[in-house]
Amino acid sequence: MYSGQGFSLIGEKGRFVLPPDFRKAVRDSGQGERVLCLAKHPRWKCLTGFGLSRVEEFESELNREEGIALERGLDFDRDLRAQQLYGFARVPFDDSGRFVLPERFFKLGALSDAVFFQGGGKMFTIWNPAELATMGNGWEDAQETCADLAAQAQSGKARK
Amino acid sequence: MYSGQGFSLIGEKGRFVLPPDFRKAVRDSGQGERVLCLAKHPRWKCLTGFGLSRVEEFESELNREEGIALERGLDFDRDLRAQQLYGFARVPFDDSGRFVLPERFFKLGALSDAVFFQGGGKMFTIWNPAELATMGNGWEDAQETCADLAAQAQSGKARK
DNA sequence: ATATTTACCATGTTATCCCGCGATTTCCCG
DNA sequence: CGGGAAATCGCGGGATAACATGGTAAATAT
Repeated sequence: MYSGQGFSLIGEKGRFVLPPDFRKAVRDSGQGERVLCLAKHPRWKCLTGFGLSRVEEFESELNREEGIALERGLDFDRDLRAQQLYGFARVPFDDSGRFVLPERFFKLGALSDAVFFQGGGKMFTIWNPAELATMGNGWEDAQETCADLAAQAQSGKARK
Repeated sequence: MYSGQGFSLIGEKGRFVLPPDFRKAVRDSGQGERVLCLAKHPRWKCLTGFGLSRVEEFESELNREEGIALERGLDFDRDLRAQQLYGFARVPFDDSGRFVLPERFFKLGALSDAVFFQGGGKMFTIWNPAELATMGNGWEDAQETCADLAAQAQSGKARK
């Protein structure tokens, strides 16, 4: 389960830091392997992150959706849905949680040099703070927390 | 499992390169043998790729498709479908993932000089970017990613 | 025999992984 | 509630392995 929030500025080598809480959860999800799975969120302008164990649910998820479509007499393109699910990238991270975001994900998630992590249960979301700020009702606390963490990170940087 | 995306321009000797992630997965699937299995996708204008171990799942795949067709009251020619499945070609690739695409697959997949790889779980698909761009709903992410990777590959070529 | 293709090898380059130190936080005990 | 010790975390650098590319030799076909 992914809960809580986190924040990271891009480092000198173009790396972000996966916050400790998420780091542990993702690690456990992959039997100790430090691999972060990344995909574009289906509806929002952000990315989703999860550990490898989530992938094991995909086949049963496909079967479930196929069964529902069958009952309702709806079309279901299993191959298409599979490509959406399995479109995620495997990104390794080190003990400190640092990972390099593949270039294409900057566009897909509208990200630049600072990212906000928001826990969401089976997965978490990764935001550009500016993009998060444009979201409407129901996003107030996430926006507030993001601004807070951003200020913290900036002042930490300035102190040196 | 095949996940993520990849891109390749045709090289000086008419070869494409199988991206590292797919390369590893295909290799593992074939007990270390560097053999890529290729076939035409039954419904889309593209190719499908997979490793040798996928073949062991074909019988249960036939059963599954037959069951679905039955529930929907659709025709299902099992022999025809079996020939499609087992009609795949074995294409060897070298340590760097380079392989020559047999002539007929250029027609079957509408391919020319650049290909896009899209992970789909048990297999992956191989596209002509132009053909992928004509696909409708549900293909937006793949299309965007393809355009992005294409731009990257072009700029990488130009830099030399 | 020669031309063409295919597989393998060898090199330079880049990116990835890992180790160590310093700073910070957390937790426990006084 | 305050102080101290220990673990955790962040950050930079450096060694290592992976990758891409070009070339060479062998095999096949013409």
